[in-house]
Amino acid sequence: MPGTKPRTRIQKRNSETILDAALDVFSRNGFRGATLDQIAKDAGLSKPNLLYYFPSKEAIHRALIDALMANWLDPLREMDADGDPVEEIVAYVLRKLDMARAFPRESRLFANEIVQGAPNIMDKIEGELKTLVDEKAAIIGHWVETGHVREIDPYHLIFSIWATTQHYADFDAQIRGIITPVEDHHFDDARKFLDTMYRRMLAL
Amino acid sequence: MPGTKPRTRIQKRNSETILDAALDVFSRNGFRGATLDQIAKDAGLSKPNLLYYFPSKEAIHRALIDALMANWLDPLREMDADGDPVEEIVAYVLRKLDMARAFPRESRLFANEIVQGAPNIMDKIEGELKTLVDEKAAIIGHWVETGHVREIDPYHLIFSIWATTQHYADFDAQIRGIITPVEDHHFDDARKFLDTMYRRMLAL
DNA sequence: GACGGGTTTGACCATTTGGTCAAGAGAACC
DNA sequence: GGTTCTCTTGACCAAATGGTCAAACCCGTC
Repeated sequence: MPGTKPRTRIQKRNSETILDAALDVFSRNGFRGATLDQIAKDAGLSKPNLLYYFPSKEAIHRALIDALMANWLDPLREMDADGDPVEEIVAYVLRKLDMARAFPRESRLFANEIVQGAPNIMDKIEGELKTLVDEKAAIIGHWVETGHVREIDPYHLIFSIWATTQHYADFDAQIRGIITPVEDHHFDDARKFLDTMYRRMLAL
Repeated sequence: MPGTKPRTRIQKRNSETILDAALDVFSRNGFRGATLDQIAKDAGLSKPNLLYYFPSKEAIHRALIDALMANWLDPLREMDADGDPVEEIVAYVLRKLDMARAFPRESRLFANEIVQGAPNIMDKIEGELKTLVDEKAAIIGHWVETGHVREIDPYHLIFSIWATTQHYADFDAQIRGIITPVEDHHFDDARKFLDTMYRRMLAL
């Protein structure tokens, strides 16, 4: 078994192939619904070969979750207390939407994890995530108090941003069943819609 | 095997017990992640007994999905073209939120189904649901044209309503990790938040 | 209390699944 | 060319899983 960090080229290539295939399978079927056989098939490797690179199914899942959590909160982190309040919040919304567009599988992986009660990341939610949200909610609260944005509950504002942006990745199948978009172009309409929506909600 | 409609009291009681347990298991684990053993255990019945009432795992799932779809669109159907535009839309939002609060498991069952590409309900999405949404989007579009609500994309407005309301059921675990609410009281805050948000977005 | 239906279950089965292992195939350095 | 370490896989295993079946158990009716 190779260590946690890929050392050779082959290890690097195969680890990436496996994680990419696993992301497909886990994000579509959830942890319990995913099978090593399916991941191996998608990756073009034999099942024992998978287990040469990762010690178990859970290890693959954990690797994906860890990689996801490393970047998932970046858009919110970038929100700057010293910037223009409405512009900062709207920019955050659009960054989050861009992420849903660029990484829909990651969004669905996260959604699956939360829907199932967040068994593997509750510690991160109650730790890192809560800390960050508390901090940013305080900033928004301050913007409200100083009259830079209209009166609003900062926590539910953040929840609404998560909901409306991730929805385009997580509920993609439903959206495509209703508006039958050409490729990703509906994301541009979503962008315009969310921009308008949050400006109206927040601007004085 | 009893027919599709329960005939005796025992059939009625046990069918309901099974479906209730199955809703728990399917909504938490998705179709592939759910097991008959788990459903049987939760229902307090033996596995062969489950299969006396339903011919297969898939049949149980289908029964749940069918029951869900029968009521899922009711809140939107009630939106009245002849009512006050802003009030109609806001009332729809609140009905949808109440549904998420009252039926979180159903919401998660639906979410699981969509995240997995809607394999069993794509026909209903492209049929019944699309028809209804097209109809209601036309009404909202008309309200926009006649100046009763501010300029907005009706389809994305509806998507945002689904996203923000179902989020409180589907991402419950995350929300509780961040705001640690007492019971369901955060739904009251959500109600106030969404009421404000949609009024600001739509009212002239 | 015997009858006949609906109801329940222990034992069983084939398949799938996560995971192991030993042996073989490659690559790389000497 | 040989040696050593990395990589790959066919064969295998135990447990879990969806599903079957015959026998037994209720339970109301005659």
